[in-house]
Amino acid sequence: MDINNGQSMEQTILEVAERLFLEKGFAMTSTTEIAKEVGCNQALIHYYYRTKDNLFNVIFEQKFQALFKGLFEMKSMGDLKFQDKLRIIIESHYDLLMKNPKIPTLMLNELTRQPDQIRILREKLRALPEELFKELNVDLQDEIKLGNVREVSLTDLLISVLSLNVAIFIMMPFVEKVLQLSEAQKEALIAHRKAENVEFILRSIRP
Amino acid sequence: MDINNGQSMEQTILEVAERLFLEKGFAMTSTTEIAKEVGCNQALIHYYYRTKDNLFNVIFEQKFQALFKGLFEMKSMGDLKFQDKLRIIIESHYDLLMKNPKIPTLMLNELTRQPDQIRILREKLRALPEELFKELNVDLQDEIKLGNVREVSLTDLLISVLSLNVAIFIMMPFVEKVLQLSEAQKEALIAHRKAENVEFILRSIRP
Amino acid sequence: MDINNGQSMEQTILEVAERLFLEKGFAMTSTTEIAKEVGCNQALIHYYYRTKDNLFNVIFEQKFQALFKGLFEMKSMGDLKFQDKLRIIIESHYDLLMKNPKIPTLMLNELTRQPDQIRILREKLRALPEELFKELNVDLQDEIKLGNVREVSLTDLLISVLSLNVAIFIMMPFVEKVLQLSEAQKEALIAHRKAENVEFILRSIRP
Amino acid sequence: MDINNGQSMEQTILEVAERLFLEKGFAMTSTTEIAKEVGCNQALIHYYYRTKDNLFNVIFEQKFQALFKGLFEMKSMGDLKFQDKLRIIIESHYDLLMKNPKIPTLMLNELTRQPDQIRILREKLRALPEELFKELNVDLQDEIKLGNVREVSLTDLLISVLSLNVAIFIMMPFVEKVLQLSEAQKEALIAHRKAENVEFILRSIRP
DNA sequence: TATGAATGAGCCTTCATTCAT
DNA sequence: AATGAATGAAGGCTCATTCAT
Repeated sequence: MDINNGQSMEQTILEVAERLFLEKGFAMTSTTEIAKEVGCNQALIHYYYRTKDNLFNVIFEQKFQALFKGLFEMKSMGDLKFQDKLRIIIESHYDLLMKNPKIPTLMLNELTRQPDQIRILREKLRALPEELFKELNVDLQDEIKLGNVREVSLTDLLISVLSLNVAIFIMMPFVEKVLQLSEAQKEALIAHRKAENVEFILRSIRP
Repeated sequence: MDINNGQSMEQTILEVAERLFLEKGFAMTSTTEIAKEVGCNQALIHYYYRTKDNLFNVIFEQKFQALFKGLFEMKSMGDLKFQDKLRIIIESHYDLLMKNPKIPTLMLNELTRQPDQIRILREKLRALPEELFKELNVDLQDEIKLGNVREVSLTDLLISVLSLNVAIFIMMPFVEKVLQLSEAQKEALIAHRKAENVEFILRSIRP
Repeated sequence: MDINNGQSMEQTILEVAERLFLEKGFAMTSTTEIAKEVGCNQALIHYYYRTKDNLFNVIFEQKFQALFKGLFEMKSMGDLKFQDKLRIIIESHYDLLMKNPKIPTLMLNELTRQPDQIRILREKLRALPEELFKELNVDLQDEIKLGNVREVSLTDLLISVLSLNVAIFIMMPFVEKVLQLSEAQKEALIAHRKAENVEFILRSIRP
Repeated sequence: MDINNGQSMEQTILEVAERLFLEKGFAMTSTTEIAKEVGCNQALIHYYYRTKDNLFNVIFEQKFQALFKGLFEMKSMGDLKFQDKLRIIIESHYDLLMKNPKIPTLMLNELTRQPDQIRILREKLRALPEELFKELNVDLQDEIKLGNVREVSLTDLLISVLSLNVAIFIMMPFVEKVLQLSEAQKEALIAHRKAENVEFILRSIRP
């Protein structure tokens, strides 16, 4: 009975489903399988979450929140130099992904599956801290004028950051297998790329 | 007969299946649906391709070939400067992706689905032109020694190239919808990022 | 509800399946057909028995048990004469087959179908009461030495018993139709052959 | 091209089909499989034999002929003693089965499948040499009157012969595996049972 | 809260068969 | 004589879902 350490079935289902959805994708994960791993009846999943779709959405929502929370919460970083702010952003973003390495893949898979989710994504992105962007943009333009940074748009800069950071985690499952990396090697690579990405971006914006 | 523009059913199936697999993923695409769009009996799909899995693999293989063909064919670029060689590689790779924009997503989705495919991937990658890499590496080390390029490994450099190039195409379906881009805007963005990626990379390796 | 006389669906499926497998063989009986006769959804069959193969195996196992139970339970028959023991064995075996007349055919059909089942058969046969055989053999050798029984191996003797007894039931479905026997005639024939087989065997072992 | 040693496809199909039907039964053998082993197109089977059912019937008919030919051809054996005639019949029948060991199983399986075949069986049996039976019966009655043979009907006697002879071949595929006999051992057993059956029968009819 | 029973829909696959060539 | 293409039907099986308890 205490298999779940006193956790409610409702919660256990959520956790098991999350793991399975991440491991195998939505379509390849059956409620039967979830139930089996949870150790409950198949019907219970529907009792709590009504449909498989809804169960997924609940999880997706949660993960989504977790992913963007860090970004949403970024506040002004005051008097720091633009380059230092950028460094912090890159590293924060990367750290966020390190804590949730499978989310990018999950999002890719499931936005493909449920194009409607994109609407939600759009709304979420609107909630990103606009002020931060403005502040950053001002800083960027200043640095450009001062000749400390090359001519580049903030958008392009952030796309590059996103690309470099996210791509690592999306590709990792395959890189890991193709190169047959040990767990330690894999973690070393991930850690190394964090520094590398920062280095890369900062150097790339020099005039 | 002319439904397929004179094409053979065998080929039409391939094309319809490719489109549907890309749009909806493997698991969410049924052979029934493929048959309906092709305008043939569902059994015909199995007549030509035996199993749904095999049908996918045929497509995967084709796309895979297309994707890597360009890279495999890259030959020594003679006396060009390292930076120029690098530029050519980035642009060639990007052009390749422009011609096959959905392949990265396809590969991600389906390597997740069939982890065994990774073995094939590994073998394919072994066939990459090793000499080119050696040549590039020699050039890179030379430039580093000459102080024209910062200390960086070829591997890290190529990971960055791959990340920047591929990430655009992976994210584009969503960016497109989230930002509600017109087709023209989308193409402009893609074209712009090509130049931007080259710029980023080349600047990032300066000492 | 009373379609099944209050029986559970699970049990009804078993009975209908058994009848159909016997009448038409495994391959020619579809789960759809079973479901139709049971009066339930086809999926229910898989709900209870997972696969058609497994459903058959459950039935096979049951019948197998029924068939061999009698033989397994045969204990030493103490001080009876060898001939009397033999008579009891022949009759017991025959009675067993009379109660389960279709089992031999079932076993033949399906051992052909699933050669792996033979492994199970072998293990089951190992569980036959070895002591009884030893006792019978001792008795047989004694009788042979005494000149009351001709030189014959217990194995050959039992093969003959098995052949005579089983063959009747295997052939009966056809004999019945070829000779167009009434039910009464058929039963008379079966009863008659019981006596005949005993007679036949006992006479055949005289010196 | 000479794969079939110049045999016509028509004939080759027949032979392959026969083997497969015998090995795996009608339902478990597909025309696709036959075609593959023959090395021809699937349609060719239908070109020559119209339907799978018909193909089977052609083979069944042939085998049936082969099986009963020996019996049909048995002629009066003149002045031989009844016991000697009986011995000859038992041995001939057994020899016939040795040449076509799988036919009994085939017939059992397929009479179950196609109960209509039984009609044909009945007609065939009518063609059995009635005179021979009459002659045998006369001889038997004479021997009984003379006290050389116990009171027994010719029918019962022949059923016992049929049972003993046929049962061996029906059971052999399983006996072979259960006892894990080598090919040599198997043949030895078959040869041994021939003598044993004769012995059994002849002894069993003594008064 | 939790479950066993039951179902309808759909999926992949196989098969025997037909037909034009 | 022989074949490739194409099909309708059926089969086994899985799945998400519902419902009475």
